[in-house]
Amino acid sequence: MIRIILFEDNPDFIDSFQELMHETKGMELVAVYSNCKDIVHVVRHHQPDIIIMDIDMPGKNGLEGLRMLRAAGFTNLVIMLTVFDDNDRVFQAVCNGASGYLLKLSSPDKIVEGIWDAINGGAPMTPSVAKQVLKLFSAPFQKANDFQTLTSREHDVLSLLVRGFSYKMAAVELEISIETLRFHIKNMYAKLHVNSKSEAVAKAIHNKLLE
Amino acid sequence: MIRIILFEDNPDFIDSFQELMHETKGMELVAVYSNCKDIVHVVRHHQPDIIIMDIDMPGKNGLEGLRMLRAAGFTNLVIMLTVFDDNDRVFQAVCNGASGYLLKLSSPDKIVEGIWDAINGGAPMTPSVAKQVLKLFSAPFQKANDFQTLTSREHDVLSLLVRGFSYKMAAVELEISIETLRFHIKNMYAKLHVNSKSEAVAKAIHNKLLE
DNA sequence: TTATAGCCTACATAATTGTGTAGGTTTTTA
DNA sequence: TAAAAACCTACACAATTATGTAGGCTATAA
Repeated sequence: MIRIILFEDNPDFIDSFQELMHETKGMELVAVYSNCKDIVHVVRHHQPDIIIMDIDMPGKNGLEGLRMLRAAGFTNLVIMLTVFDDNDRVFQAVCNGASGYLLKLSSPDKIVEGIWDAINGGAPMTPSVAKQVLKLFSAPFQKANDFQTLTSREHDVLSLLVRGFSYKMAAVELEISIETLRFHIKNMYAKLHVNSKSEAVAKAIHNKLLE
Repeated sequence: MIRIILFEDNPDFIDSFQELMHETKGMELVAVYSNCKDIVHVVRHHQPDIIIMDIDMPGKNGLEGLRMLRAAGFTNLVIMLTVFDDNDRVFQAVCNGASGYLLKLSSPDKIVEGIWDAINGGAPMTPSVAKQVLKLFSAPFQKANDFQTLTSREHDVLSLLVRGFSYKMAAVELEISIETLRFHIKNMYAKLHVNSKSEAVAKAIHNKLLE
């Protein structure tokens, strides 16, 4: 039995969602709140399996509620609801730890399907949001031309700088002299068109993300 | 008419995919290649709307082909195919600019649906990959506690450092003395638990992503 | 009123980074 | 064989960053 909390201020949607939950086997709507100002206490109390959260609510909007919940360390599944396929807002929700999102105007089937999707380890999204997430996610890798010109050693050096190594530490790590390290660094900066370690590090991270 | 190129070495899949394309209105399979070593020339020649690419192929695997294509500046839609729901591999494909991916064992309906999905601006993925993408994507935002302790001014300073400003430049920009700037920097480094500009910059980028 | 927090500024000095110059070795390619 | 690429090392010195210490002002909360 999937325990669900709904945060939503629109009475029509609340009604229809309650009906839907009545008709859906395996799901139980344990509580409905019209705002999320006490979300942390609510979730601690009800221990839901999944939270359905309207993005637009008076007072604290769904995004803020989501942030509060995550900041408090709760990892419950949270599906965001919105009327519009507003990529920016939804995207921000995703960035703040949403488990997925659904359009309010989706058919009841789609809504139930989205919930099961999330429960089963998925991340329900509309195609356009999925694409935006992927596009942003992969974009840094597509500016990697400067990095492709780095020699193996230059790449080694940069990797250590990104990890916070000082020159001295990096030279010890690579078993080369600090003079050699500076030699590589100078060449690398020229290739990357930067003038300082922090610029090189910034550029590297933007382009590698997972370093 | 959607023009499709297939890169795939498995004869069975090629056959079934060709049949599927025969039966599907609006889609035309213009070419099939069993490896992607000449992908750049192939795509330049055929100008496909979408490429279906097997991840595992002898010689250059699909990932490498995808990288070559993106490195050459082509932005065609690319859906990756795999037998297994191998998150790491698919995830890497997504990071390198794939438009989505499909399981080879998907039903013909799902495959066609995935292609339409991508053509219509979506990013077909299985639920588990979607969740991994979202999880990794949102993770940095969940380690933002150190940044929440920064004062407004410290935040200003950090933003400029991230953008490559030197101390002198940042002081001019904020209209403060370099002494003041160093004061803020010292406090900020203590809060962020870093010891150098590049470490602060690295930490900031990992935690803000979109700066 | 006092304490706290945040911002501003300066000085002194040490440490680190950045740049130019020079020389050498090994491997690969034309 | 000569040239190019990559890696190694050193010196000299300039520029920037990092750290400790000190003093002051304003706004806010207790």
